[in-house]
Amino acid sequence: MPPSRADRLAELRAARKAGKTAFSSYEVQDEEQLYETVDEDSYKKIVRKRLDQDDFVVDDNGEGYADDGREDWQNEQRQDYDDESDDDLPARGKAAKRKREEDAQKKEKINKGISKYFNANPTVVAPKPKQASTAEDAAFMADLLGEVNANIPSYKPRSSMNPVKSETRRKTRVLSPPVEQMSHIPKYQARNQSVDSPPAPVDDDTYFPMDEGLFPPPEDNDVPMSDPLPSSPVAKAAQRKESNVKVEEDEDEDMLEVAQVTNQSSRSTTAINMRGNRPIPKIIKTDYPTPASSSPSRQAPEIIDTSALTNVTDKLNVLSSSGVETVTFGKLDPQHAQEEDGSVRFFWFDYTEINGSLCLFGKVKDKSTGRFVSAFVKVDNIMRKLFFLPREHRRKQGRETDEEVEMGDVYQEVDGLMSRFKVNMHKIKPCSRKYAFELPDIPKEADYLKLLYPYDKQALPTDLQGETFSHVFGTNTALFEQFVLWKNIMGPCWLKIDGSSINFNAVKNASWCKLEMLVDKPQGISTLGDTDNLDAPPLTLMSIALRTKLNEKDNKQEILLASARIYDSMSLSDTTAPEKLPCKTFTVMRPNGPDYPVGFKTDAEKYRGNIQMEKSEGAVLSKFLALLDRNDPDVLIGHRLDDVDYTLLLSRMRECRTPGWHRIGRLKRHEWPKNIGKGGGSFFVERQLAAGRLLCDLGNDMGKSLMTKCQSWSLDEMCDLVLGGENKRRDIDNDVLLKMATNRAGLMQYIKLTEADTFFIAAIALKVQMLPLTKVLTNLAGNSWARTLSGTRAERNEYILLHEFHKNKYICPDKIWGKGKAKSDEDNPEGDEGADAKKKDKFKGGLVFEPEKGLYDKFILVMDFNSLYPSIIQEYNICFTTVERSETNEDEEKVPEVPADTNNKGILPRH
DNA sequence: ATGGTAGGGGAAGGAT
DNA sequence: ATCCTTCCCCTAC
Repeated sequence: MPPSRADRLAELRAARKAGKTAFSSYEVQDEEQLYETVDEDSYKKIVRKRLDQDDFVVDDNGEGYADDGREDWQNEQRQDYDDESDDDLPARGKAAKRKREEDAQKKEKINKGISKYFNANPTVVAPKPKQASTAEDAAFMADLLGEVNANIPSYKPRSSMNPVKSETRRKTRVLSPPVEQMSHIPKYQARNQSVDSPPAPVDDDTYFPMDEGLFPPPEDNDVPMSDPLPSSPVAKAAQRKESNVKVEEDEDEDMLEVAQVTNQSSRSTTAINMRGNRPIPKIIKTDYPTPASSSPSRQAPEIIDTSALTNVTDKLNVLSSSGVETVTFGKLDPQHAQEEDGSVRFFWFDYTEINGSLCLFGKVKDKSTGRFVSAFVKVDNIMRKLFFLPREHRRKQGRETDEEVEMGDVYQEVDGLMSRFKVNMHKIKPCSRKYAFELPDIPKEADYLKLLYPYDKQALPTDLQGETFSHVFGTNTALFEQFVLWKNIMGPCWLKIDGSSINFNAVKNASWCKLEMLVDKPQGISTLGDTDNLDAPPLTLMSIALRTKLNEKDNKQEILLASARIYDSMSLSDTTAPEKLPCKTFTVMRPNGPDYPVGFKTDAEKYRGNIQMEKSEGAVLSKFLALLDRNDPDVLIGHRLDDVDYTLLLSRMRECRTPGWHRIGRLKRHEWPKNIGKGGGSFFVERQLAAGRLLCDLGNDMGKSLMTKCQSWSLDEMCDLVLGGENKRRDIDNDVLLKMATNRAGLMQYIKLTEADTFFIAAIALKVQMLPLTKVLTNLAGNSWARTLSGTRAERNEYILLHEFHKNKYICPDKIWGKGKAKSDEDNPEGDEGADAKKKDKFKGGLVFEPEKGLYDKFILVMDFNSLYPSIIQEYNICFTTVERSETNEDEEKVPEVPADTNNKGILPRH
């Protein structure tokens, strides 16, 4: 029998008395076969096996947590491990004393803090008597774990309740080695099974049988993607969208996995299945570059040989500009876009809002050529939707009267309100809605008066109250949000517009699109069902790279040269290797100085690329816009587009008063927005100007999240890690380059380097499948593609929930933004910590235990939980709709009970 | 304009 | 000079 803990502590004390430290007498015990030595392949198999058998939560086979280890913990008393803790701390000095006090405080805080989360009756809990000894910790820990166990609902077979969970599909995790065999390993067996706990599952049903045939055999390094996690919101959304949809949760890592790239540039990237089916990526061990190759050389030599850096473009499939002309000039004859019944099928992928009208940008099919061209739809008369909550009794001059309020009374008041706001056209009707959010005094379900009035009329104040109604919802709901909720539009998709609703003549030259339509009856717009089986149309992509020169006088960067590479009509599911794709390029430039180097003009004319030699920055910009307009790209791709190149383009065009600057987007504009170019704060305005063309930035948050292996996210690094092979890029100091570009050959190299960049940028975007991935994410969340591309996850979550609650006839909380948010923070200053602190810490987060110092020579158990919060939400049916929080609103300290009703699943746990 | 909280560590600057 | 608080930045989860 091994020595008990007490024995060992006694040993320790003795040793210390003898003036020895524990360390001096410490002997490392040889463990037999503590680690099994395996080679990499065997290890992969082992991991693969483990993952397949792991079924925590997401894979729980509908039976709850099969392996939560509870039996093991329950009866294990923790030893009084640290009754000499004072000895371990610095014994002398103020600092030590203070430290001890702090620790004690911390411990008390922890005890007090955590107990309420697990005690059945939180209000009754008195702070535990303060004891110096940390013995309490041990008891507490045991207690805590015991309570956790007590909170676990007793076992019920749930397979009938939740068909998704019980589906016996193989669940694997991505980025793990392929399964080559499934062997049967008995599950962890409970030592001390309690009566009401489920039997530890040991039979075959516990495991997910291999679904041979669903996935190809694991040769060829193919690793099947995991099925959608049943606990994930997107999984549910995917189900709703299409029965066979399988899409990963929108975690950044998962996106990486879907987009898993290979290091072999010649290899096709696996397609994103645009219908949401689980793609099967090729996963190939990445050869990490050696430090020498991955770090850009800082000191560029005086004379540089850049030829190796531009070789890559020589092999590309560049179409000469005089080749097949795919560009359509002028507008499209509406007839060519119409179906036989006069309706138009329109694939929307971007929008903007103008004066209460929704402007959709997208594509239609030109039936005369079979090609897809840009289209613009202005939708008028979209209605605001407001909900008035009737009072029980009429209020007059702030005082309640005895007069009971009928719906008709509310109608009268709202109708009067509309007259006062000079809103002629409006609709009012009663309806029933549910509410599950934080405002007090809103019934869970109630009859409301619904008011519809157009968006071109002003919004009512958010805090509006009346004699007959106590609250109004939906006063400031955004136009786009209202529209997509109403039409159940989930991201970019095909829309059908009834012929009777379209006017082809009312909007002319409002946009740069080939077809323009006005829809004044939005009722005529509907989503095309999946039965039509229409794939997204191909999109035209254009990658951009700029070269600049510092104007030292004004300390401003000015554009010397702009290169673009166009991939015309690219199918999103096309996974042809980027270097094989046909593309077109152009480079617009001006001389760095008074004139071009001698002989350069001849070189430029002979060059196979399209070089446009201009005289000034203004001319460069004009030409650039003209060529952009001619190619009419749907997507602009760049590296650090958001914060560098796009911003620079805009500011230079503004400074140079470039005519037609608004062709950078697809909406025609008369003047520059007022608030642009003034440092920060113009982010939104700048994005607005691109409306109609998506901005795809490899260097923004979304781009970075697809390239998690990168550390610097420089273009050099991305080329190395994503493209690899021949695709070497080396950032060279601009001054050095400019020096090089003073003669004809050097200048040609300068151009080639920039053209190489346009290839690298496009190739990376294609390799990581930034567009297909962001489109799928957008389709799952129901937001806008441009917003997904800008990399904000919160908004996607928001839209998933908006769509879900809307469908279930819940009134969603009104969005408070900007000043309103700051103001509402000021309105309830709880502590005197100031608005800043208030904003930062809105609620208590996770409890973190102090680490226990010491040398651990035995095994250490590490438990890591997948998607802990979602799992808890799912397991305990936690939702706005299920957790009773009315009392909690008043007392911030109070923690609500876990809902008892497990049959009535909330919205959140279902998704 | 951009998910959250907890917590460590360093810089800065005021208090002792 | 030293201590202490505050703020900021970064990371873990």
